[in-house]
Amino acid sequence: MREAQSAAARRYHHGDLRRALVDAARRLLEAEGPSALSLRAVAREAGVSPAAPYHHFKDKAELLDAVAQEGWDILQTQMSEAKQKAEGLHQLTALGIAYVRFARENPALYRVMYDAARDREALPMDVKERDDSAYCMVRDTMIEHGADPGADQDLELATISAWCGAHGLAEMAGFRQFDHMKDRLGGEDVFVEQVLEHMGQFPRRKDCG
Amino acid sequence: MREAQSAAARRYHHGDLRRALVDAARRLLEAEGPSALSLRAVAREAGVSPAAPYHHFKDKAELLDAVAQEGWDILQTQMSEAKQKAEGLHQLTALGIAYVRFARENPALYRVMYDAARDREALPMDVKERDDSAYCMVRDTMIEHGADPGADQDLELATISAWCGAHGLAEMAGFRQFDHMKDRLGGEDVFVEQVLEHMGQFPRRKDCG
DNA sequence: CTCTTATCTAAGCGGTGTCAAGATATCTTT
DNA sequence: AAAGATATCTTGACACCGCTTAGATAAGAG
Repeated sequence: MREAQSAAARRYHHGDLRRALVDAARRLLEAEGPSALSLRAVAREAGVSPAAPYHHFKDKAELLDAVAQEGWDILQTQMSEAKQKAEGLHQLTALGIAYVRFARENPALYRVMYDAARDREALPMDVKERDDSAYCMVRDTMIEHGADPGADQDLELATISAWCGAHGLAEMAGFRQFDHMKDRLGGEDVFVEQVLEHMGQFPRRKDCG
Repeated sequence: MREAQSAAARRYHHGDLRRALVDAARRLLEAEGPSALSLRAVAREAGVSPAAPYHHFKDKAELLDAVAQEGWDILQTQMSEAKQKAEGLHQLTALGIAYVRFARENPALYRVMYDAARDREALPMDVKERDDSAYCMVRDTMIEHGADPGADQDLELATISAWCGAHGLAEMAGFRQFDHMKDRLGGEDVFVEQVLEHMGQFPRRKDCG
């Protein structure tokens, strides 16, 4: 047995089992979905006994936290890249598109990320507090494109509402009820873009175009 | 044993075990949270054997679906009431406030509702398709207050973006990162209201008030 | 080379979702 | 009312789960 493992993985002392466990978890998550992500399955995938993970994580939640953290890191990277590629006013929308795209391309991972957040009733500090965090990136982009940095309260509220909109859309975008709309617009990507662009301007009135 | 049960519940043939199971599930959900909501615990709470539920529900997911459905019904009722109590332009915000309030007052139930939705990648038909559904209520309210009912596509996109914003806020509003903002504004209720009102108008620019 | 510590395994606890078989109550038909 | 059919519930079991304890083994320190 254990043919599939590297020499390092085969040893009694693994080398970096923590790393291997997180990788195994992400592999399982992608292949089988969140419901298949049991501690025992992860240990199996990594080729160790069911109790081994407890030497590296306090409990299952802590393993999932580590997986979630990697998800947030990737998301922040992709948002940053998207902003750099975009120009002018479109940068804000580009951030939203990158956010939703990540969620749609990694639905299981995104679910783990927010399951953890809901449990601890908070986003990871990396995401909300750090200067180069995704949240701050959204806020700063708003400032760069005309939001008043002096209007502290308004700015924060606007940032929150943007984040909420993106998260809501990330979860809704996969729902089948919107298939008709996606088809009409030419795919889910366009759908997402259109909803994001409508977010700053509903309800659109007859008298304002 | 079984002292706590009614005469109807005590009988071998229960009378309406299906009803009793859903009630038991909601009781457990409120008291212990979503993680305590096992089929066996529900059966225990209802005073029947662990296998009894299988005569009324195909599996655990189907029980949770029934619980979720009751949640959606309550939510729709509360949104409808909120709209009737409000006046003019404020009706749309009132719908959002009612939505988020429901989610914040029934966090476990709200979670069950969206867990089910995520699993089947769709909102219940009751919520999205029926003429008196919550979704249609939002759309109709937009029309009543000036949205162009002819602009089919815009109207649908605006409705979706509103729904996404409300859902996103419902999930974020409990996060501790926003405590500071809630305090500054005078409580979570005001916070929610303010974020909702910002949703139609970000990014707020220096040059437009 | 020994001792200590970190890491892993083995075995087991109580819990879970689910199913098959059997018991019991209600309904239907006569 | 009796008999058979059907719906409902229980018992017992299986495989899996998270987690703990105790013991085996490897790596590093002295």
